[in-house]
Amino acid sequence: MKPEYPLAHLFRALADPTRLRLINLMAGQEICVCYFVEVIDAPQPKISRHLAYLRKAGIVATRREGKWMHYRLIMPADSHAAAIVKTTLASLKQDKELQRDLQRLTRACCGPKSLVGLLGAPLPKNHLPNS
Amino acid sequence: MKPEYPLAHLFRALADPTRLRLINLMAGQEICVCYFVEVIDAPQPKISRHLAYLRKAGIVATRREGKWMHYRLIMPADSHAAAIVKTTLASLKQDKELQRDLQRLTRACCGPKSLVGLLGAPLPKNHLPNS
DNA sequence: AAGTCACATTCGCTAATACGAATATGACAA
DNA sequence: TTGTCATATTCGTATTAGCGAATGTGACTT
Repeated sequence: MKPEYPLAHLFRALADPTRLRLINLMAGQEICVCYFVEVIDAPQPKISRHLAYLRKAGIVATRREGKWMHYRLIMPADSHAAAIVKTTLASLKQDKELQRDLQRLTRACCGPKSLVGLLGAPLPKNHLPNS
Repeated sequence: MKPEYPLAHLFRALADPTRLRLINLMAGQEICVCYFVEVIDAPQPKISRHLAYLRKAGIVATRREGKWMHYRLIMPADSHAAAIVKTTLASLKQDKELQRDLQRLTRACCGPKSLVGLLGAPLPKNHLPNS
């Protein structure tokens, strides 16, 4: 991870499809790790590593609630970086596949019958990524 | 190079410090390769490879003029991608180090006495990256 | 305490990336 | 044609990123 220009770090964080899916799921909502695993349908360590990457890049924050960890987007302090994140979210929202991710998220946490193994898991809470 | 989401390609292209320097130098001007080599002060194959990367990523175009190759930025057709490139340019413009690059570019091509070895090289031409 | 659940980290391994050095290409000059 | 200049590509290698599998950790339950 070269430290040269701050934007380069952000771009590296955004340059992976799994991380883009995670970011898309966090748009507007604080999400529990278990839902990421359910929706993305990938091994839990893979999800956890990508979330750690995003955390080190400074674009997500965490909140612990007992056994559960919630992740949420945070806007970078730098205005240009923040603008890039916002534009990225807007672009992801238009992607068909990523829209399906959001549908699966709705089904997993708020649908008529939640998926097995997730009963009792904390629901996502709406939040506004600062500004 | 994973083909998943179009934005991921763009982010990979923008995730390298040398490529950010090249992009910064091309902001508003069509530039000859020899000036890149002079200003960045890196081996010519390195410059050439990064320019090829940007070309494959679809954010620069080339124009041949005899022995010289000119590179210029082109805005991606996708509006979100274009917005990201523009924000990136605005951010790079504020970086001290990258401002020095632009100063060296001015000295190399338009200063009182151009650097040795570049006499006769074609001057950059102003152009507007579409829209 | 021991067990379990949710999540994080470590350990090889493979694949992609970036690099310097050398070489190739394409355009012009003599 | 031969040579030279500007640029591109290839080659071998070092570094890095992403992955599955296994293991570690911290919080709650019993």
